[in-house]
Amino acid sequence: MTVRVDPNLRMGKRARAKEANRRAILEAARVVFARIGYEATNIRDIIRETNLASGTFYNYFKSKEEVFEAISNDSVKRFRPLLQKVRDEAQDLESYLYAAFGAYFTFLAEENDEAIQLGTPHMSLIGVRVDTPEMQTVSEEIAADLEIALDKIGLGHLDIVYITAAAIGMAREMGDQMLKRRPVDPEATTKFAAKVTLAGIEALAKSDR
Amino acid sequence: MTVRVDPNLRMGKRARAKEANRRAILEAARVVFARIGYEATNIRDIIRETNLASGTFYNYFKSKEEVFEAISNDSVKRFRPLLQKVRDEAQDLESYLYAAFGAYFTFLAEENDEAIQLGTPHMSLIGVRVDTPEMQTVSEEIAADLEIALDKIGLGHLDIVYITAAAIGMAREMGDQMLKRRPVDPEATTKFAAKVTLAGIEALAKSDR
DNA sequence: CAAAAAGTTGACGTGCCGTCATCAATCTGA
DNA sequence: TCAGATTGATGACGGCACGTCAACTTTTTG
Repeated sequence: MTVRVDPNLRMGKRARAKEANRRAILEAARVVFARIGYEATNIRDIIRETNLASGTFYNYFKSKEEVFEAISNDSVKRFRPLLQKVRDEAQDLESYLYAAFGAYFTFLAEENDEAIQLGTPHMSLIGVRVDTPEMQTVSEEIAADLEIALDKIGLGHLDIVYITAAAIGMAREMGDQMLKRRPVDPEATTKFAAKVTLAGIEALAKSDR
Repeated sequence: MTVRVDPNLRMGKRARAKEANRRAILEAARVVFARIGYEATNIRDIIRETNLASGTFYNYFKSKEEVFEAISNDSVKRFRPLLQKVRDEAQDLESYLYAAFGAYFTFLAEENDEAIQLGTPHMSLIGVRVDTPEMQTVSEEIAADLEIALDKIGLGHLDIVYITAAAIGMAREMGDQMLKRRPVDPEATTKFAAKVTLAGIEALAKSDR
């Protein structure tokens, strides 16, 4: 008789427990941050929400900040493949902008879906915004994408860094607003942001010529 | 003989001491945040930087977060009159956008001037971003201004909240980038942001018609 | 000038911090 | 299969920052 092995059993018991603990801490942190706010939360609050001992926390994270970063990075990690797909499939600047904003706003809506249903404050509105290196990387990827797309149409001389900053700033701030609306409508938000960005780039191109 | 009274002497000794203490705490906080970072700073660090006793801190602020808010609000308080002037003098949407972005980027550059000279990290890059009620108010003022300006040219039906969010998002993110560049060039940044926003609004108007 | 009010001070009890010696569970390899 | 080695969880502990408060000093009031 052949035995099918659950991939999770591939790892030893030890490794699985480690992953489970890490996950438990992150999940507990999510819950507590939402319940009493990030600033008010201390490490004991987080660990009390799990059934681990206080010392165990430090086997996984150095601080509350590091937990927050890990949560953010998890999001970024899930988002990057979506952006990769956008990059691979986009034909030109316009389609890239629509697809990229679309990916972001849709992702944001989905990430916050549960919180939206419950009416609890969502992560992005918890009141803290950290810029992790992971996020920096995504910025740079977008800048590189834009550079390629702009080069193709002879606009490589535009200020890519500022254009990227403008697009990301729009996405962030509009994303927050989007989450406050009912129903949450990523498509409309996408059209709006993409139109503005595209028109902005065209205007820059015209005045720079 | 008439006696000219220094306005600062108008208040009793007590009231002057209070203001001085408050200021001392805020200034100390600025220094310490810049030196060791916001997260790492604790209340004792701040008051050790003054020559007040630990208990005195609590006569002025409840927490480190409240100090940070007060610092932010001080900035906002200084910025609002500038925006008021912009509002009073702007003739139309275009002049409003140029003046408003100009006011913001210039203000940001000046606020961070000292830090830029010293090469120390500036407040806005300390890594935390809080949205205080004061800032919310400024958002709403800008939204109201835009609504008036857009109404005048028959574009009152556009999504003012999203336009405001887009403009503010651009300003924030581009502002951060601006501060990283040498020389810091608020004028160029202003032109860039105003052009993009204006073209964006025109594009929205066209597609919505 | 004396009584009242305001405000500062730093010592104190409390609770969170991060560490670490101990122990239990898992893994290794013979 | 088992014994020794390794990994990692545990929670008690010393240290430190927290926020409070009774005592004290300075200013204001009448």
